[in-house]
Amino acid sequence: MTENPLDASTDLPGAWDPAAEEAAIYQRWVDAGYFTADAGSDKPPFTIVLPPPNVTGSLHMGHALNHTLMDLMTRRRRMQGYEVLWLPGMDHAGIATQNVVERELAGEGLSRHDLGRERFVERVWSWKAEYGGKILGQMRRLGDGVDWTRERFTMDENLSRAVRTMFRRLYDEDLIYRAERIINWCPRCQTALSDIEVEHAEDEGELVSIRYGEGENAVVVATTRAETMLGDTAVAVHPGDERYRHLVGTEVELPLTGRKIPIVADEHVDPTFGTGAVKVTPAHDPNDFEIGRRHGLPMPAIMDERATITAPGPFEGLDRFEARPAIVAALREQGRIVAEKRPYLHAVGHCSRCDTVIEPRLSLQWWVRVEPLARAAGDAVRDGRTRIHPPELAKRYFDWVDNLHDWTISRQLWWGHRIPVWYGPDGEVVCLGPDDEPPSGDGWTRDPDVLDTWFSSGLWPFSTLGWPEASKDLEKFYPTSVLSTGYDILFFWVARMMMLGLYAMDGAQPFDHVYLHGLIRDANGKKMSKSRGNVIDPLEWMDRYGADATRFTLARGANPGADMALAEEWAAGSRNFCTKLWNASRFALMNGATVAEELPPAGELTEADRWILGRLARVVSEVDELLAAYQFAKAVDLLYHFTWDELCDWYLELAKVQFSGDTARGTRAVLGHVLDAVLRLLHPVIPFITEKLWTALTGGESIVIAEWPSADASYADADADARIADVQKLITEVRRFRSDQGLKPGQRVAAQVSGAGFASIAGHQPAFRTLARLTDPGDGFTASATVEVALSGGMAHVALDLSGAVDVAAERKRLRKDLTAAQKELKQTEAKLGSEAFLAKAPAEVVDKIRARREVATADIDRISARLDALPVT
RNA sequence: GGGCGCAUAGCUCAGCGGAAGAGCACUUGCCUUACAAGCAAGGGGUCGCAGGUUCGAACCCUGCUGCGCCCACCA
Repeated sequence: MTENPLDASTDLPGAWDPAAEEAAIYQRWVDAGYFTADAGSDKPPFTIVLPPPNVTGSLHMGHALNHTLMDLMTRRRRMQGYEVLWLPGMDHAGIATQNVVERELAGEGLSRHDLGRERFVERVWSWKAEYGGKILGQMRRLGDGVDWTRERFTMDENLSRAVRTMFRRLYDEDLIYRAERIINWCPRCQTALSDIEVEHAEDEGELVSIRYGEGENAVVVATTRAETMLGDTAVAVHPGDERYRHLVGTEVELPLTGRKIPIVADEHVDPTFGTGAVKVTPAHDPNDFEIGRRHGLPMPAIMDERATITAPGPFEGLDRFEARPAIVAALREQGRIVAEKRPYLHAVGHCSRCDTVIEPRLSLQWWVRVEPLARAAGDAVRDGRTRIHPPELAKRYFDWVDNLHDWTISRQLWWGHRIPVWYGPDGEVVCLGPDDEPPSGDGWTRDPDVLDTWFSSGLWPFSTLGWPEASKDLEKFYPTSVLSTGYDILFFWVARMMMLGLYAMDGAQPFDHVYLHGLIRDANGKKMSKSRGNVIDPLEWMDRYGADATRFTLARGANPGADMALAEEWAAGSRNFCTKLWNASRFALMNGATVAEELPPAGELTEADRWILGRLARVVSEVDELLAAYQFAKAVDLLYHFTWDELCDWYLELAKVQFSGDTARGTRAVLGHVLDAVLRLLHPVIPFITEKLWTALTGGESIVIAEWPSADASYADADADARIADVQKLITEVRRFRSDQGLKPGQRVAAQVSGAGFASIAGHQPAFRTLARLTDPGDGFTASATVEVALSGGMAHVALDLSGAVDVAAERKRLRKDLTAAQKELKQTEAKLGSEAFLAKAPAEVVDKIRARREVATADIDRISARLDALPVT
């Protein structure tokens, strides 16, 4: 590559260097206040609250995708004249953060109990100050146009007030209650978990069938959790089950314990499964708990919070997984094991944080009565106040929201919002609002538990805007416009925000639209995971290809609700696109492209000018339509092809010709105009490079505050479009011929053009000759080969002087290929037109189209055959 | 166990009733004065299988096969 002397005429260096420029550009935007929203503005609002990443989190590809899309939406709306608020922040992430800090303490040989509650919480805060929120810095790297003046944290004073206010309101309306029930207990985290914090996995276990009782009264029950038999207080059978009818009401002896337990009849039991008899452990199984409740059974707990057996006897003190084989062995010794199935695959719940097997456990916890809230959340989507994109996923939302169990919200942790309830010495229970004084006097204690992290995240769309105060932000920016997130968390987070938002805001939905993107996968479509070792770090891509290329790749793959596969080549391709845009801009600037208020009148422009302006107008309106439908991938792809294929490959090449002569002025104006629009259209996706190029091209302050292009169809000209299409076709056909003939690009060939089809585009002769690398026929011109091309106005004949050096074999090959294609076409069209049914039932325009195709094919066959016949034999 | 989705060029995916598309990869020729991170030309697909509806099906319906995801208190 040699230095181009023209470079001196532009301020742009020879190549775009993202590493050197991005950070400074971003800082300039922030300093200028472009991302700071004004609640007092008259502009219509456009609001997105960032799904708050965990304090412990760092940017992965899923974030990078979601952030790119949110940034795309907000940047575009800002350019369209909206008052945009994109609010950033973080989630305190109860269990996750507590685990991180506890692990750190463990490294010092300490547990949280060594510090005590207060000092431990202080320790978490200082951890947060030092290591938390790494992801916020990474967001700058990506270019996120968020309003840093409104950054929030779920444990901020204001947000904590919101939590306490909400708790109190729900409590007062009996939507929060305290009850002893079976909960999901993580013996490692030592806390209750909600259903969504439990992940089911197929585990290998052992199904053992145990005989309870003796002789005629014996029943056989099956279990995968033999250790729980120590807590059995009944055996249940289906009331209609003839096999056991005589036993209902009697008692059997529970092995190893000597206890007698009743046989009860309960509808829940499936008589077709196993032996049709079920052991009932009310304190350690949710179903058994319900059976126990219905039959008034005792509910002894036989394990403590570490899942250690507490039932007195030989197994006391054993861990549940030690007790299980020990108990099976003891039963076997007594001859009570009548069958064993191993391995036995069954679904087992695991803690989503630490993967420990969940132990269902009877426990006193706080709950949210979900039913009325969930109904409202479902209705908001059903009646269209909130729309889900893509709509297919709405069904999943309903499935979830319509089948919710009550929500366990208390957690036996220290890091989080403490439950605002005090218990008095005489059993009083007092729930305090944020401004209430704790009760005085002896014997009062505060509930030690904290709230589920998702309780505060559920308030995010309005707590961040100042709720419960009637703030200006809340008035201006609520309901938010779009919530963007992966479909994997549609249920637990979106549904919770819907429930709590509708409740707190008197029925106003927290967002008008929910956009759900897919998951990022590797190049082979596999889920990215650390264990597979196929994780791609967006920061590495940004280092290597720049933030713009990373964003472009992600946006280009973002089809609604569909997963996307990523490989490094994709990022390289996006980087190449940025380079292309860079060079096209340099070219424009070198040639004096200008951006003026007004373009010259159509009469002063060439057909190529009017063609590209018409194309631009259509692209603008198509991009608008696609983005309105959340079709990010298609919008970006359209811009990619318009920029590369049409603007660079065709218009720029045509412009080179137009720069000489009296068309130069118009060309400079049109090139500047189109490039300006393209940069603005691309800015939401690739903000950095477009900022650099646009300011260089226009001298404007910043593209961030430039206007979004509008579709100006006034230059659209169907005749110009048709003629440019003819020119393109003619050039391509000649190039094809040249390539077949093995002509080097540098080898110019004398040519003479004729034919009715050519007449209408004769004005494009200079462009045609330059792009097809042809010269004028000089003295002594001898046609030795002819290219024939069907154009809209008829045939064009290009006679070429190859000085007799025609490769006849190549020519024959090419003609034969064309002939085969034409023959196939003729066969297809004739088959259709020969069908009475087709002629009778197909719409007239379809029939006409097929007829036209048949005529073209017929003419092609005649023409190509004649040419083949005329070819000299070799 | 229930529900949903996907099977189209070597790979990743668009297209979803009227002539098979893109990116990457591949072949050939080019440093043609914006760009070799490029230009030009080209090869490559009985649209998973079997039926059905239709004048016409990659596209609609049914079944099958193979993947994937979500939900789940059958021991």
